[in-house]
Amino acid sequence: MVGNIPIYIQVYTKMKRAIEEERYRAGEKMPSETELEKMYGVSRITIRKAIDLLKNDGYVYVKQGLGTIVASASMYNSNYVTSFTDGLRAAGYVPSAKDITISHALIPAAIAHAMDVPEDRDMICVQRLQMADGKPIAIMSNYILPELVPGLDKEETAEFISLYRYLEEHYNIFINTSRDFITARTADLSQAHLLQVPVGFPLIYVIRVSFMDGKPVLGDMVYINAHMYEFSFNCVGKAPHLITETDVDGVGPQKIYTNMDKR
Amino acid sequence: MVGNIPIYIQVYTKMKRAIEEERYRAGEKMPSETELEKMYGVSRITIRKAIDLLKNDGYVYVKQGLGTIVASASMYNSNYVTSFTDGLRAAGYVPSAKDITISHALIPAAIAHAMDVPEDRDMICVQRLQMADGKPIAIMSNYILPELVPGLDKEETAEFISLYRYLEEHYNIFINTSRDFITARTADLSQAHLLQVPVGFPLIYVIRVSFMDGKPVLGDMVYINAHMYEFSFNCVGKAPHLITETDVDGVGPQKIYTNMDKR
DNA sequence: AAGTGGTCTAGACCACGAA
DNA sequence: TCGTGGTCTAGACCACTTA
Repeated sequence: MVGNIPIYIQVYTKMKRAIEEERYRAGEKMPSETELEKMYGVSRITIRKAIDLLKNDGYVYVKQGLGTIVASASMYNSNYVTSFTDGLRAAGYVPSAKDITISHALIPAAIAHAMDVPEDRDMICVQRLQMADGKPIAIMSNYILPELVPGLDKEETAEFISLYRYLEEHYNIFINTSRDFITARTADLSQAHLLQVPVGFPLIYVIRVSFMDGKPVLGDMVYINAHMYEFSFNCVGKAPHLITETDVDGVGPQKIYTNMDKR
Repeated sequence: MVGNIPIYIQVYTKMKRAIEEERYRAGEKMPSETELEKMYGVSRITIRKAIDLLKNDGYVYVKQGLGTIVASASMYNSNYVTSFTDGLRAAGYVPSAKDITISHALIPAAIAHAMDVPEDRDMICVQRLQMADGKPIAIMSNYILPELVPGLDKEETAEFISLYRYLEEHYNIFINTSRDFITARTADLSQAHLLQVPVGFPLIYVIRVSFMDGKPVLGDMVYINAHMYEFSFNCVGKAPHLITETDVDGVGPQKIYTNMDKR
């Protein structure tokens, strides 16, 4: 093992690699946790953390009393934070940006609400036309709190393709949580023109709020050509909300928060 | 503590309750893990599992060297598996179903692909018009492997509102993982008629595959009135994909799977 | 320097599934 | 009954943040 990197990450990486190379095949059982302990020379809790990561990636599923079973490749997925640019790249597109503009603007109500910011708040607005393989795919508007990015409105605009990466490198802003609100719209005249589709064409409409350390720092409004793109999300496990008043002293019925919202 | 339920769930429930009742306020630090150990009389690893669950729910965020901080209420969310019906209910709608039909049908290509099933596979198809507060909100088609639900095609159809619950109670099928593919479409003539919207109206188009123990058992195709609904999803943390060939012996560059897909 | 969360160990007992 | 994963403990050292 290497000194620097946590052991469970190293074990996770090796096990993942083993699955990708089909040294363990889909549907087969992995070695038991006790065996894996011996194979890697680490304690069981470390093995379990590695398996947890594999579970999150959809590589394996686990059944008590039976074992850890390798999932089929079609189940590989994860819900980690990614930028749209990285998402495009991972989906097989070559991303680029066109017509980047930076300006001050009032925040749209939909974003203000999602970011928990007053509606008349002045924001830095970065707009661009996102290209994929040279074709327009999305109209993106990012709204940033001005105090976090001093001098950004005076920057050369041509140089950044990924806003996330730019914020990390120039302003030490590291997004570690995000929330997407996804629904559908149809293209109006200006959107249709920019995206080179007919008016009325279906678009995915996304409001995304990005957080650093629990505080909202970035709000995005994105219109995506629905024929070039789709989102995929995994849901794993049932919510542990089963405890009622009679089970645990002083704990009553729980509010349930889900991944669907009334509008 | 109660015997039956795992201690970390009990601790999690109590801490969650404390946050909801604002005994810990947004932005404030929670007691340190050592303090929580003493408060609840359990070991640190148990406290950490409880905090992990709170993190997944968006109730807290954690910074090494600083502490565990309570998030604002707007961040509460989770990506647990829920049925559409439960989702509607949690969003504040009163759900009901109309025009339920059960039939044998060939599986649509989009679902066959997502479920990893041959395209000419015979399936049980359950279709219904999903209502919310008495208004049509979605057209739902569920495709189930016939061998898993013997006799379903002969069932009384009026009785089930939530298919998930029906499968649990009658066929011992417990969905524990699902994956949604979300994009946008516009209403055609028949969809418009059913949903009582104009032709060309924006619809959220969802393909959902539901898994039990790693095996796909249910494929859904859903068209949702986009003006009545939106999906929300959380992404937490960066992917631990940073290990390259030079770091860990025998481990090369990693494929990256993300939550976005080329179409 | 002090306090926090992050990682890790060795060992224990329990709950579940299959033979 | 046996092997599996699920839960839990007590204790240790490290890495990071703040003062």
